Amino acid sequence: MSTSGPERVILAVAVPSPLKRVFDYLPTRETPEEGWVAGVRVRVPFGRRSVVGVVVEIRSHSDVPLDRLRRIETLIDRSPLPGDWLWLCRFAARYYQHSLGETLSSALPALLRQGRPLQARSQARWFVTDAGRAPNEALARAPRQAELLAAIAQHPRGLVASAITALGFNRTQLHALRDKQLIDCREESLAAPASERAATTLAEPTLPLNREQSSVLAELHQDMDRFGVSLLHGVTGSGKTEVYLQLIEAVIDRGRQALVLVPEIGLTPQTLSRFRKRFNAPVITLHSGLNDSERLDSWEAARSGRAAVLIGTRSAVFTPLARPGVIIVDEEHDGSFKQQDSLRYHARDLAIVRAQHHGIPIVLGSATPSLESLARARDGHYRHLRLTTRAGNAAPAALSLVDLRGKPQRGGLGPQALSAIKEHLQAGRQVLVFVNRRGFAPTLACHQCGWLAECPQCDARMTLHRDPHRLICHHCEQQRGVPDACPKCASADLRPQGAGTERTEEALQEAFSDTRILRIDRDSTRRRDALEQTLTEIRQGSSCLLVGTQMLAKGHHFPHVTLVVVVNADGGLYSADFRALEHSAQLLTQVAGRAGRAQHPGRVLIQTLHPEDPSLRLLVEEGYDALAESLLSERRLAGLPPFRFMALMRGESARMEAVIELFTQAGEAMRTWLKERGLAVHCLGPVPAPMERRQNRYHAQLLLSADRRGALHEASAWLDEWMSQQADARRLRYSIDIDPQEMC
DNA sequence: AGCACGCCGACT
DNA sequence: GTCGGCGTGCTC
Repeated sequence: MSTSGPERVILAVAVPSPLKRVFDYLPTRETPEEGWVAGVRVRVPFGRRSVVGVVVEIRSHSDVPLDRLRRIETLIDRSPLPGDWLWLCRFAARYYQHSLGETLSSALPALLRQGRPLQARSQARWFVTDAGRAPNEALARAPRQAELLAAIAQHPRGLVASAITALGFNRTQLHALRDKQLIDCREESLAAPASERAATTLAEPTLPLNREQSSVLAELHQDMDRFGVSLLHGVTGSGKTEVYLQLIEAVIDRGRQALVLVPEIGLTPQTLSRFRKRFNAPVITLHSGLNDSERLDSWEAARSGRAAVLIGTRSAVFTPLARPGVIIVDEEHDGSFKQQDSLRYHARDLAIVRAQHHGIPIVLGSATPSLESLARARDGHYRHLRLTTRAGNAAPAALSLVDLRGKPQRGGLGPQALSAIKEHLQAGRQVLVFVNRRGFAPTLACHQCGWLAECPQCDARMTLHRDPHRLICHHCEQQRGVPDACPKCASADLRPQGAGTERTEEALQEAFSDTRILRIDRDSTRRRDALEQTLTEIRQGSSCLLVGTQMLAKGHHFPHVTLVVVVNADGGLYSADFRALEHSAQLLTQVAGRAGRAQHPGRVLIQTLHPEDPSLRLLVEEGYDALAESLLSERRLAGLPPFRFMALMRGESARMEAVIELFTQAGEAMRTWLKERGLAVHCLGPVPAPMERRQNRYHAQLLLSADRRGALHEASAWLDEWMSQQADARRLRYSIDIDPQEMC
């Protein structure tokens, strides 16, 4: 088959394209045919454009005829991109059935993706020349230049540009002196000189640990040099962060780096400053607020080893590390670790394979671990470490269910909740009211004919908002004005149905007119720093009412809150998604954890229309761990994750029949193949998605499940390949999600 | 995905 | 007469 000569150098290049294969190229004219290594970036012609790809293999022949091969345009890197990074991208592309080229490209900082050369960052250091040291009159009419020259002369090692600007001089003066040859500059690499390493790791003393924390830390210290997963299962307020900090201290002392992954909402200035204050070593963050060059800096700091600690959200799992020592995934159950589009990876799961690759420990921390992690801890794959005591021996908050059936409501709050709020406010405390939806009311209804405000593009109700006064669909962002009369029967009796944060806020303001009420949701915190300002006000501790969505529940500490009211706990009870109850229990537990962290014991009131629901009762009476046990048994019986593995193919099109037809064929082909192959994989569907129509597009899905990962992968890879060969598949959007988190 | 080619409808 | 709709094919 091969038409190319045996001695020729062929470079297999992964290009940023959804095509799941690599493309062969010839070397550039300038580069010798020897000395190519995998992992270097190249610019190559691809179709009618030029793209940046990565050489992934050096071959001596190609299956493509030699005369059809094109030449690499330019070799960008002298040395290959980091090996650990390359390894992880290859693993992720294979595991999540994604194009390698796209995976590599998306895991690279934007500037590198665009082909910017990677060089060790350097800065110019200015020093005085011999001519500059000699007395001269050239500067008699340039006093500022003379001053600058004198300033530089005072520093025998020279001055860096930033220091010169800080002294109040500018570039023009600097360049004028250089043109007169009185000063000159040297480029100095910014890679941390060893001498700069601090004598002690700690900038701030460690906090004393309680007995549990000490024994957990001691266990973690035992296995610092080999791979192992520890589930740090600690109730809210039990001091997980202090354990992380002291573990990281040990890692830094050994000259290694720590990678800390946190949920999207958890990367707060407080978390960060707690890490920064503790260590005398560079702590670097990777978050959405960074611009492209800051991102490149962080990446380079991690790669070179200049950074000791890296804290970041999901995508930080792809940061290369020069000397990895430990990986920590905080709030490991959090949904934001799973990417929901393109490369649908789970950062926690990738972090685990990465730790295994490096042979280093990984710690998964949570007060409410995912059922996946709990199952692995129970079967002995993970070490299960528990922290059961709250700091300062604070009593755990007392949870109780409040039956809302037949009770009058104001803004979603029943009489019992209102009187409890009053009581706590009168005692000068803070109260947190948790509402699971933003906006004024989940919908608008006609009390004459039963009409509901529905989104014209989705199978969903439109949410009524007060400011601006509009109906907004939370699934497609579509907006419309609020009608004065029912569009169906012209009745003027239109009433908001149910309560969102805005309505609860309004009702509470009426009921407690003298009380300061702070609302925290996506709408109220849209302005930059708005959230920080509000949180600062809350921390001052004066009596107030906080109304908010899950934004309030995650990661923030409110020591002065003594009462938490959950307006409606029923969201997760009867959902189509088998994980809804798990997520809802995690959220309720997190919300409850906000109460009573200081000296005052907390109370949590959970309003419900299903006070007899066994799951809800188990959660309230025995806590998250007991409910998790029960959910695990159910999952085992039902053959659901974590006892079986899933892959979900989602499809969408402007016409429902288009998706269903193609997916029906796919399902049939899949089942036939599975039978022939003798693979123990179930193929279910196609079925319309729980919300069929979104933005006027129809969604359906095909589900694969297996008790072995290998079988699931073989099947989903085959399905993906089959789909790519269907001409009809081009007319709809589809994707395969390995280990899907949301079933919609 | 992106990009071009190619073939049929409504406009300056 | 052309601008542009999206079906189809290709990317070493």
